[in-house]
Amino acid sequence: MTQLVENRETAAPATAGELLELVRTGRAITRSQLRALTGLSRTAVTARVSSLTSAGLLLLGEELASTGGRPPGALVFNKDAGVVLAVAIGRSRTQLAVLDLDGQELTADSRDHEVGVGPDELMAEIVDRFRVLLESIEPPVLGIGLSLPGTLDPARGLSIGSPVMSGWDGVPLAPYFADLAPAPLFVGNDADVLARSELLGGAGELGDVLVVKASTGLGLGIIAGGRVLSGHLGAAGEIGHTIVDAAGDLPCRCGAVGCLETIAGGWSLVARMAESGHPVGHVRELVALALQGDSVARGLLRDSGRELGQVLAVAINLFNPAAVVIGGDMGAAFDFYVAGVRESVYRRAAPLATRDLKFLPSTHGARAGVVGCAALALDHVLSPVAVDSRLAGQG
Amino acid sequence: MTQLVENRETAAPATAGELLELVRTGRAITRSQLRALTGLSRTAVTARVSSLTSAGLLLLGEELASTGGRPPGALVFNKDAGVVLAVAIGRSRTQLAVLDLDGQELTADSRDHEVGVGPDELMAEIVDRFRVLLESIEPPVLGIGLSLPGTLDPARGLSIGSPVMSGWDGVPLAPYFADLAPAPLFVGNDADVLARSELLGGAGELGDVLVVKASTGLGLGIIAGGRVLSGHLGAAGEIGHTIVDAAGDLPCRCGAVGCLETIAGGWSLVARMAESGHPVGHVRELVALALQGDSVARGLLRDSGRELGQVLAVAINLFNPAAVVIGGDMGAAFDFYVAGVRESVYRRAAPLATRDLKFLPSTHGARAGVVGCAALALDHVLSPVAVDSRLAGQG
DNA sequence: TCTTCTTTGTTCTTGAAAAGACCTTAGATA
DNA sequence: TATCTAAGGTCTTTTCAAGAACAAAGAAGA
Repeated sequence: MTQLVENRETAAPATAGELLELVRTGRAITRSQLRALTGLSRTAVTARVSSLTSAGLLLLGEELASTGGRPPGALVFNKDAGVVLAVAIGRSRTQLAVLDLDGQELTADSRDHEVGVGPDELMAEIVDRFRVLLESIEPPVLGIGLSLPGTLDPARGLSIGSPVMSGWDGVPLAPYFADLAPAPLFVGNDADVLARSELLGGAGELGDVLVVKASTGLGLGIIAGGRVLSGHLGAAGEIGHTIVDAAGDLPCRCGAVGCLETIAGGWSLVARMAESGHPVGHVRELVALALQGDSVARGLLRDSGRELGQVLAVAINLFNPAAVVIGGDMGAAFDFYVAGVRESVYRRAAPLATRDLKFLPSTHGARAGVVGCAALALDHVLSPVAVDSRLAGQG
Repeated sequence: MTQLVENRETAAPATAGELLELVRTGRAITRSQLRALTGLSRTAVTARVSSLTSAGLLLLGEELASTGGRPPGALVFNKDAGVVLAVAIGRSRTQLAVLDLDGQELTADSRDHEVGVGPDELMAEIVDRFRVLLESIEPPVLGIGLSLPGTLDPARGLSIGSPVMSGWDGVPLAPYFADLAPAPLFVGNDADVLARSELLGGAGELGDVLVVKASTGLGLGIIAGGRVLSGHLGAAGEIGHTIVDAAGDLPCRCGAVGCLETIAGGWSLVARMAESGHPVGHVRELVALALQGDSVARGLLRDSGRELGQVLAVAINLFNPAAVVIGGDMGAAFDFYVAGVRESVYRRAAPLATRDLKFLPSTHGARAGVVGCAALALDHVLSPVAVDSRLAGQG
């Protein structure tokens, strides 16, 4: 007879961690708003807020404008109550950063390395660099976020299938950080982490979004209902190794033939650029040439976008996302790339699925990797359950 | 340093509704097991269980075998504490059923109708038939589940885009049931509902599954992390209207050209069957012929599976599901159909995505539609929050 | 066979925590 | 200036769950 609508904020009495989340995501800035959102009594809100302020997670800010009576005091999230470390490991480059609890970079570093470098060597250097970065940082390290290309096991904190990073599969990564900081490590796939960078701060408001990572390889991060999908074996989003007719028998770096990457991946564009007499060392150089006006580079990017769009159209029909975010190195040439993507998507996807569909550039551009790693760590470290257990632990 | 693993059953103290769910899904049958699973004290468990028993939702069953001391009394979910009504509306046929809280059919009915019948006429008849079915039923109606082909708005309880059911878009359906029973109505897409029928009882244990509805049209229900995905506009899973090269310029019933349905949908197989001199009235007849050994019908089903598999392969790469369930009318000829699907999928999907991948027939076969509608209603009606609020309301 | 142990389930006491009443603060409005 | 309204703090009451004590009922061992 009536529709059952599940619109209450929380089923159980809201905990301190949940109140922090409401403040952190901007849904509440006064105690009264917390009261209205949670249904808690004033005394309960007061008690939780004071436990959060005494733990340093909340600060009492300015007095706000009165709404007819005593003006409320603003509650502000203390973004400097801690930091997170972020490491985005790529095939040939690794980005590092220390970020505050809002996901703002405090210090950063990066390192180019040999393709095929092993975990012992690279991780040791990463830890050394973090030691330097942390010298001028006071707040405690609350978490570490790390991304790798390939399939990962987040529960065990290791790679379980990466054709790009040979020698990393099965190696637990947490021990490398043991002496650096007593903080938990969270690992994620590079495309998933890119997707998380788009979610940062929005707290899942985006809903359903596909995030393309178009770099040397092609990956897809899937956000459904505000959550990142990982699939049965953690291999969701493996868009680059879909077999497409246009790729014919071209051999892929994964060992198969006819993968989308062989005609649309960054590595194949670099190879084709060389064939046409314009050798470049990395996709990033190709993108730079395109931005400078090089017509060959622009054509290749557009072609790649077109091929990607063919597969993306199926993904759009499946997920009915609100937006498609284009990130990765090729995302830097957004206009050229998205033109090709759009062309295919609108031709092949269902009208209802493309109605209202937005194509957006990556919010954090070249920094999206580390920002996403930070978001991965922050999602866990600032989650209500984690906050509550930390409050309980500290008394 | 250490991995954060979120393995506790519930963040907040477990409510009566959560205890009921543990019993209902078979994870606990004694009070002690509830204690172990929730961390609640014996007194708290006792209090909640007695409120559930006095509400009639739990029954005290047999004494179980002793484990060294006093033998525990079994807790059994009272599947007869209420019933749900299920209506699966199809293009030309509607199935109705009354089911207990375990999803077992008590009584059922079905009705063939004209393609294009309007909501006023059909819903009136449905309600009339339910009135008859309910005559011999004592337990109260707790919820009503209804499915329609096309895109629905679950919050408002109406269709928002169905090319198959013309005249239904924008018509609120709850009012039709107002006089029948004071129970909430829940509406869902036919493919999503099919997916829910697979989840029934398992409580999301399946994890990540794709459920194909291969009937007159082609639909896909997506289960990710035990939850049904619906997408931004509720249009997720629109697999049938993906443009595929093999379809060329064939016109689709949706108005576009080149949709997958034009070569693999049930309606196109029926048309092709007629072209080859074997006219049939419905896909179900074609499937029946295939099961009787008709080679033309078998060939058409296999071709359809093959074409579907091409698109499904992309979906499998994207989702990395643990299993693909094949339901709908064509799913009744599982062996012939899945042979074609398998062929394409293993050729086009990535090895990691197809490793461990299972193809399963629909658990509930021809009854899956109504069972899924019941599952939709039961998911809401038996959810912890709904149970708790009902307990609170009744005192 | 009888005692003791173990596990289950209930009742009573105790303690923690949240709700609500009451009070103070402080700007808006007449 | 007086009064109203809203925000925030303090005290009391109520609720609810944990823990202790106790009863029940079978298992294990003397």
